[in-house]
Amino acid sequence: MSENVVQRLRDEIENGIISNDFAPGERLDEVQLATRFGVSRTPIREALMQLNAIGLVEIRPRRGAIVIDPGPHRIFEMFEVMAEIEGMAGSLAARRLTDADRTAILAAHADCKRSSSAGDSDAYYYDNERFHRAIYAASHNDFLSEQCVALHRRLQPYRRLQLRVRNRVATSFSEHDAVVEALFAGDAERARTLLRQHVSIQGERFSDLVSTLSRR
Amino acid sequence: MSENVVQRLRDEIENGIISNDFAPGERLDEVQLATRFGVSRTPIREALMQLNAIGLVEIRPRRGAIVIDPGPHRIFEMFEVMAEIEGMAGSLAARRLTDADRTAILAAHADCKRSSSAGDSDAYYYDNERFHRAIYAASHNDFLSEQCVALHRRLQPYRRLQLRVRNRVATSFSEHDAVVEALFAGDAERARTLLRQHVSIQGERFSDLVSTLSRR
DNA sequence: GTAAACAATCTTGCATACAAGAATTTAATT
DNA sequence: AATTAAATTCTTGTATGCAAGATTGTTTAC
Repeated sequence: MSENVVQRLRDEIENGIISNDFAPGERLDEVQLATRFGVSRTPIREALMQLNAIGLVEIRPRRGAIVIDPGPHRIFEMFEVMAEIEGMAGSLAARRLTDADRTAILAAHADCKRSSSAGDSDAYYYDNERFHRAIYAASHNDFLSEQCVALHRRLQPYRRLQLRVRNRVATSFSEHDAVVEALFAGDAERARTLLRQHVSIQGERFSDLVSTLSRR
Repeated sequence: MSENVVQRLRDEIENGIISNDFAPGERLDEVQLATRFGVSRTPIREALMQLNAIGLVEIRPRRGAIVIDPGPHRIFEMFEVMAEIEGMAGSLAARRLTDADRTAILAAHADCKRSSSAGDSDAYYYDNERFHRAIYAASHNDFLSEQCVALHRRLQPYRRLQLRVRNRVATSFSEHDAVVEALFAGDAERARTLLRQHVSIQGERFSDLVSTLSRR
């Protein structure tokens, strides 16, 4: 009948967590979810265990699942790692770029320009994601690319908050511009440095994040 | 009695895969595993899904689970990422080292020296792991540390093969020595470079790996 | 003899059932 | 009135049952 119930449930609950529909710390009741999604507890449990493996949910033995609340410090740590592997992807991409990669990056970059100029931060959000994924793909290291996508996804909600900060979209785009230049010049180390800086949240950007977190 | 049946099963099967007890490509039959471990299919299924999430097992819809066979190319990709994040851990460790970190690293390093001199490659294997974990911990980025441990674990079987190569243990130890020096000198970039080179499998080391893989 | 189609069997996917450990409420004692 | 203990209720963890898709084997037709 359906493609795969567990997969669907996993995605639904994951989206619920990412979109803050299920708040951090909230308890995820199995029967409640089961009735809500019109299935039995079995596939719900399997979906929850997958989310546990991803690190979005904590399962305390005999005491149910709760949505993990990373806290500012851990979020900072995740961004620190993201910055580094993103820099790595950029470095590899600069050295391994093919024509197809070039085309994909340019296309996404052009879309970013459009949504940035329009001041549409939601549209920019999606174009930005495409841009970054194009770079991951250009690294020609599938494992790295998968790691980047996964971590990017986990950081999605916080990234989104960041974009709301004044001028962040325009700043982000101009940083992209420099990244593209370095990539196309084949300057691996500059691509790495620029991407690392682009992704990392240092100084006042971290303060912004923390204050936005506590305010919601 | 037992802490958690699913957890136990997950570890057992995971160890079975890592120790090549379950060969890559092998099909993991649910009822077979269930009778073997004296449980029902339900916890087995949950354990398999966790392994699927980790990336050790592939679950094809309605066609059961098989042990993933990464293949030389993917293993190379994983080592490439491992080298980078290991380098990152080293870089952070060099800057954030505490006295406790210093002590832990020195202790593991001393043990490595002992097992290396004794030519005991199995003992060296474990001491080496302690050494690397001490560096991860010294990075004072728990998320990074967890990622390193997880990836290290997944690469475990291939790493072990590497150590069997002639002179590899002695070479490894002398590389550790340089790493320790850079860390204690607070030279972040040198620590990064040394660790990256220490972990990465370039050139002939990759050929060695491939030939060892095909020979087993 | 080979290939295709059909049937029997096996295996997975989800639902339901049952047991055991938490949580909560109520009752009793100080 | 407060605190503790017992009992009830609720929730999770594991087993079992049943239906649908996959696999395998057999038979038949060319």
